[in-house]
Amino acid sequence: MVTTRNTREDIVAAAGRMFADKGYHGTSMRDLGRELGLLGSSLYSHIDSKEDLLVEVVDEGARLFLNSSERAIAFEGGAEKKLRALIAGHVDVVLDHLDVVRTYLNEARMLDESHRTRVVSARDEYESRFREVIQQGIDEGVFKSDVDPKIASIFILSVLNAIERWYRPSGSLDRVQLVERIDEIIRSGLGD
Amino acid sequence: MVTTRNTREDIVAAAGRMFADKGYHGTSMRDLGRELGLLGSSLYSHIDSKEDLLVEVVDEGARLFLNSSERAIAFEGGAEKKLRALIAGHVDVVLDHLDVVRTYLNEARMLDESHRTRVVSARDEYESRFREVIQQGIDEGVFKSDVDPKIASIFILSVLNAIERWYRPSGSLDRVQLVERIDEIIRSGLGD
DNA sequence: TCCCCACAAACGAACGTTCGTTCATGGTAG
DNA sequence: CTACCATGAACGAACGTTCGTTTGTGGGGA
Repeated sequence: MVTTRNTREDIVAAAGRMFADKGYHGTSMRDLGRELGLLGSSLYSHIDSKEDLLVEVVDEGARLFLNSSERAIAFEGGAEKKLRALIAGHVDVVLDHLDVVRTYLNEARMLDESHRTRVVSARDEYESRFREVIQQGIDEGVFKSDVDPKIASIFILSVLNAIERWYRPSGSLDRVQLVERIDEIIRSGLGD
Repeated sequence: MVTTRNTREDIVAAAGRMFADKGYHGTSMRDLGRELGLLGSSLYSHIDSKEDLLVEVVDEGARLFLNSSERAIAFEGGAEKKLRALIAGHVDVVLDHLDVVRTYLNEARMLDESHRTRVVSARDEYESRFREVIQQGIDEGVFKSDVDPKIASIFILSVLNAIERWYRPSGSLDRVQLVERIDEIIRSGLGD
């Protein structure tokens, strides 16, 4: 018995994969069915609509990042350690859930307004965790006092979110080295 | 006489706008026609296919960045000045051609393989301009010798390409300040 | 100056296909 | 036996595109 039935989670996972690759509007329900060895119509035994799938994948992305940031902030130590934990956590989320993250970053804007608004809020909250830790570092005197936490967090997240676009696990950088490189340039940018 | 007829360029420009907003697959020819006060079918008096529009917009994006980088490299002065010119040029392209750039960055992957390959080559060439200037800076002794030009250029372009995602001209940063902030953090990251 | 023609641009119907989704039906695992 | 799940036909809408036709405009000959 090699074949197992498909669960709802299988479908959400496959949707994440295909939305990441072809985009939400570039993926049809028949495409998605084929990926799972089903007809497109069969998916409706498990879900109510295509958009529900996007909502689910994008929400998972938001949740992963927020959870990661909570663990990082609870970290013992000063702002420098916390920021490093935020960065390492972000990299882990990106590399461990690449499809979800790509869909979260690139396809969330295809959601209707109410869902999109919720996602934007989650993203703002996540970014504010970076801002707060940077501000904390300034207050502690470990980061330069003329750093703008808002701009700095935007730049840091720019680098972190772009990983999805270029990083290949088969390349010459493993994930520890990747975090190291990012932490390096960020500390030299913030450091006093 | 308030109404003018639409030219092919009007259509390409509107396509850039709509592809940037809704994505290539999220934009129908009827949507695009409506934007111009036309029926979808009327567009075919000017163009041969929807994909041609995407090719045209994306190619324009590639060309804008390559041209900008050529002007920057021809700049008098050392690597530090050239890198600054590359950065300022990139920011100018992003802010002056936001729709084209967003389509170039986010929708190029929807092209068929042959067109996509060409775009990837152009992107690689553009990135190599950054790599070379950074290497030059290392050779000149103005950048730290342990900097990896490949990684550094990826990080720099991550920040530059993300501008499209957050920058609003109505915000508190004007473009000169934006370039200044980016140049600042990058020099502190590369500087000896 | 006027007319008329040529031409590009836009129309609107229609084509074949694909879209997301529904539904009655059949099979299979527990 | 009974849920559950997958099927495959079918739906109406929307897709990209084609086609024959109409519209408006600018230029050249009478």
